[in-house]
Amino acid sequence: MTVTLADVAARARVSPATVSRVLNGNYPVAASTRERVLRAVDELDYVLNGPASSLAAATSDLVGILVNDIADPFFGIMAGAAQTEISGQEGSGRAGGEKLAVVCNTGGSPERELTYLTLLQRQRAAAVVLTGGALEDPDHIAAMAAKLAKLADAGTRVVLCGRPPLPGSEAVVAALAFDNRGGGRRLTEHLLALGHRRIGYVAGPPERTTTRHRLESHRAALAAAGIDEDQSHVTVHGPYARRSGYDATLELLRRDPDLTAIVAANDTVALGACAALRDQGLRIPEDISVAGFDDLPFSVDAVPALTTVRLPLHEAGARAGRLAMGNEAPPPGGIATIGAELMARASTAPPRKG
Amino acid sequence: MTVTLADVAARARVSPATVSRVLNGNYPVAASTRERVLRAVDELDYVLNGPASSLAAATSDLVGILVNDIADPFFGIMAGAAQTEISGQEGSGRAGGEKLAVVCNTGGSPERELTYLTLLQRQRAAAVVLTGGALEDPDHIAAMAAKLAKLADAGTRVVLCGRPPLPGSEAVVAALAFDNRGGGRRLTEHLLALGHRRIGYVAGPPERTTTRHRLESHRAALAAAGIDEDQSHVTVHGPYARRSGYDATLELLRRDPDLTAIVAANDTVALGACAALRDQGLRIPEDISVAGFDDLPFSVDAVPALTTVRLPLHEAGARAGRLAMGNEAPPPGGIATIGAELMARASTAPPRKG
DNA sequence: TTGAAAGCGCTACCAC
DNA sequence: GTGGTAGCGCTTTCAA
Repeated sequence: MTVTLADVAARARVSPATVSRVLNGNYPVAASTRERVLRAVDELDYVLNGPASSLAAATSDLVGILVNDIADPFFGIMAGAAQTEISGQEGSGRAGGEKLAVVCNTGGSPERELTYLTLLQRQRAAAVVLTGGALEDPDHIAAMAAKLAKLADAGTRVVLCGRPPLPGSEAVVAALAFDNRGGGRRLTEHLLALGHRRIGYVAGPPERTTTRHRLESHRAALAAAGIDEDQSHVTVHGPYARRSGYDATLELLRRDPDLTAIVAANDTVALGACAALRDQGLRIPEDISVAGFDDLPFSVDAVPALTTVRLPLHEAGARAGRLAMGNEAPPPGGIATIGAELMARASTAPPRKG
Repeated sequence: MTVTLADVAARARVSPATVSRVLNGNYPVAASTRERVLRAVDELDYVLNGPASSLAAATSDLVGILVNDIADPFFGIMAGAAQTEISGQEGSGRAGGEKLAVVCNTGGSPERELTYLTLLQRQRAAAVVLTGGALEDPDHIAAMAAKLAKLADAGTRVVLCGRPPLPGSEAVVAALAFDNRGGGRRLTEHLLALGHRRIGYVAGPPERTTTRHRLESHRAALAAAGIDEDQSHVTVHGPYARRSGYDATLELLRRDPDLTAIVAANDTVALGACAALRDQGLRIPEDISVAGFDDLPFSVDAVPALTTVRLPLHEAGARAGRLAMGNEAPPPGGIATIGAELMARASTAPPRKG
């Protein structure tokens, strides 16, 4: 019933081998022959059998992009940029040698992360891009390193995007890591320069690299400024979700009503924080300042006074896509740190209290 | 080098056929045999060869979810819900008979939409979910109908989510369409009830079903209220993007500085509109009201006074996922309309002028 | 309940 | 520049 390559060969009066060569375009074929084959393909409305092709060639055109939360534009922007870079290869009209770039949503679950990798391994994926912060659980790190090594072994290119290099895995083509520490430090230094001293911190989920790096650099900046109090009192952890930012902010206010600024783990959380402050009758930035991370497109629409650290998500995603395709040379040592730029919009007004 | 099913069979001292049966679990196998096979699988760290499996079985476990813009949470929420529903099938630890749910970003391009469908057709995808508004270009509709028919022919289940039924394609398992017309009508009626008479409209891109349905129902509501003026003067089209909302709003204000309300094609656009108004020194809702569509989680954080139509994105996505898996009976006629609820937060203050 | 063996549709190697 | 053909690793009858 379904048209096969042999059918095309018969109609074009050539051998199956020749049809294959025409379709893959990586072999010298006489122009007239090519013409005839292509016509037969069109006439028969032939569609290549992917599994058969992958089986014979021992590779597939599937490229998987893993994200922690597909509903968060943070990932959407990176994934979209990567996907464009990967799919945009040959706009040859009729689907030719394109890669099939797809995104897989782990929901932040380590199990699903591994499951997706196994599924991609099954498909003999051409490449895998892992985006966003990683879990720091030792068991999971070991499992990931093993899995990635196996993937690389099977010829799959592995790229990390917005994620620090995985200890114990040299399997990775490249790791593009955001400068979360530098950004976090500059953000806090900025608030300190404005005179803030009592700063609440809404942290991300524990055991995530992004969470830890951002929080540690915040505290380091405080310490460097001579603020040596225990900060655990004004730190609340929670998922990277609006709701979490809302709840955490109420909790922080309960613990210390004299906070003059709140730093949020990311923009989504920051918006939740802003909503909570508004519901408490506090104005931003007159009564209290808020700072975030990521600088998503809508974040400043939401709160013009929001100071954030801008991560070049689009650029990072695009670069990851190119690395996954082998279209760009990996950075020295396979590791690159990507800048995090301070967008200083916070109040220059003095904080409420000393 | 790589472990094959035959290796597992040898180690377990059974035939390849038996290993296959154990792995697919859809055949009676003696418990002790199964045990032995499973042990061999673990010991050898065997991973099924997807392409080989798909070739032999003539089906794959790939499920594609197409979205127009992966950076827009509108799609992220739907896609995430669908993906969860599809992947969550068997949490059997070791990747067993799971489906591989992946999302493909068309970027709103009709060519890429078709390309992705071809790619999925190649892979003999088990199901395809198309989300969001469709393009109304006749050629593209015809091409899509033909493509979907072929997919369905090859055994791929096709589900539309948040997209009206495709004329000329009975190939589709089910179409879940949002009540964009009803929502649009109620939204405008609400503004009219508040006393608004001069209402600007920031429409989506032309030739999209969502754009047309929302705009038509808006105008119908105006007409029903006796407002018969030509609305084209206060309508500006543009992409579903923040920037577009910003620019369009400035243009609308230029055309009619006395507007008392602006309706935006969706929340993303609405936020751009709000930013433009703010930059013009207008307060919302005191000086001018803004309304939108979708009711994304952050939209109200951004602008508490924003009236929107809430579309049950999560619910729709989950249902689409179930339909794609064959885990839910299709609605009568294969078509279901999903409610669009008015979230009436708009100003009850009288509009600026008559 | 298990085994033997015939393909699934394509690629790639080796001739010509 | 083109054809012949041996597998790729698995599923699935058909027998036993």
